[in-house]
Amino acid sequence: MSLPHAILTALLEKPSSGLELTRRFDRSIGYFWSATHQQIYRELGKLEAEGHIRALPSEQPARGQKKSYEVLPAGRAELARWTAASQDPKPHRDPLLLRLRAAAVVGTAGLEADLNRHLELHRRQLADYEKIEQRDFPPGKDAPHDRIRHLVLRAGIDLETFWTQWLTHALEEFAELPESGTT
Amino acid sequence: MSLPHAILTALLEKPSSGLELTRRFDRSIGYFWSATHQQIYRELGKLEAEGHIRALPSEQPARGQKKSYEVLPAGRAELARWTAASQDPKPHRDPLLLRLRAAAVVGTAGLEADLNRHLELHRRQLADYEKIEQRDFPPGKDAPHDRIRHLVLRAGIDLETFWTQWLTHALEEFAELPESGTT
DNA sequence: GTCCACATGTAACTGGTTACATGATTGG
DNA sequence: CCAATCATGTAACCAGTTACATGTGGAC
Repeated sequence: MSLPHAILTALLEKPSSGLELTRRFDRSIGYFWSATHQQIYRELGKLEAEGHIRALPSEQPARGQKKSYEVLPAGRAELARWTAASQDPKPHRDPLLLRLRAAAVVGTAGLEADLNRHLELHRRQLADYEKIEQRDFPPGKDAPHDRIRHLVLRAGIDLETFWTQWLTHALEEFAELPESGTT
Repeated sequence: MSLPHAILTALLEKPSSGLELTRRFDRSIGYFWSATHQQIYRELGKLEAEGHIRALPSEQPARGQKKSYEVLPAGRAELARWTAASQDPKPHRDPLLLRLRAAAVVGTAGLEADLNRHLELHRRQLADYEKIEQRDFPPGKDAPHDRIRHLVLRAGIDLETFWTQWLTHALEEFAELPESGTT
């Protein structure tokens, strides 16, 4: 049940329409909670029905017409409740590690190319994050809420750093491996 | 489409019944691809219907009766195909980072306790992994397929190490923060 | 006036979760 | 025989994905 709360957070940062939210999910928030526009519209409808957000009255609602939303006090309260509530960490799912484990059984043929591709993608993501860090968090002076945001960004940077290192190491190991199990 | 392939991998490592698989998912494979027994039974049915696995003939099929499966050549081929196929990394979803971002807006009240709890859980998981490493990968002599398994385990260890460090750092930051936004 | 980008939405499907049902086997 | 445990399964639900539908407004 995280998507509605991701949307509430985004709307508190800045009231937006569905499409604006979609774009913001593609950038900042989507780095750790992605969503498509279909999901977002569906969820906006639910949140409005529950009285957590409302459409800004200025805009008239029609199909091709922009509709912006803002968070109501009930929505903010719900977000605060959810943030403070204890949640168990969900079990992890990583297809790449699963594939590696499968490769240990059926052979590593063909995997190396995709490992290289993933390495490149993680390097690019890392470079993006580091650019954001330089732009938004110049050393020295963070306001309290900026320090929290910086902390979140650091998690992203460190995770991408981990993956680039791990993939590099994995590829080195692959290079040493005998050409096992071509099928 | 990863669960069937996780099951094929597990069955290739050792033919098993549904419940045995469930237990193995709770231990090793489930560390990066968890599944409940309901999912596993459903998927075993599909895999059998597709001709990827078959029930070992020795056991008679009945409701309270154990039924073991083994992988057929078609199943092994499918697993090899999937392992070698290029797959895009799925966008990441992390509720904890999302909550932190929400806390930057609605206040950090109540979050610290749960961060501590998560830290403890990650420490425990890390300790488990390290015990497995000592047991299964004593330094010096890995067979080729064991080196791949070791690589996967290293990913788990390094990820848990990252989380314990990051959470420790986050808690230090929280300690310095003014008691912002109690609601 | 036609095409394209913007913007909001519907519908069908897939995979994962939760709750419950059913039968077999074993220990007391 | 009764309870507990092993073992297999059904059903309902929910969240995320994919494909498609519909309307508006501006560029040419």
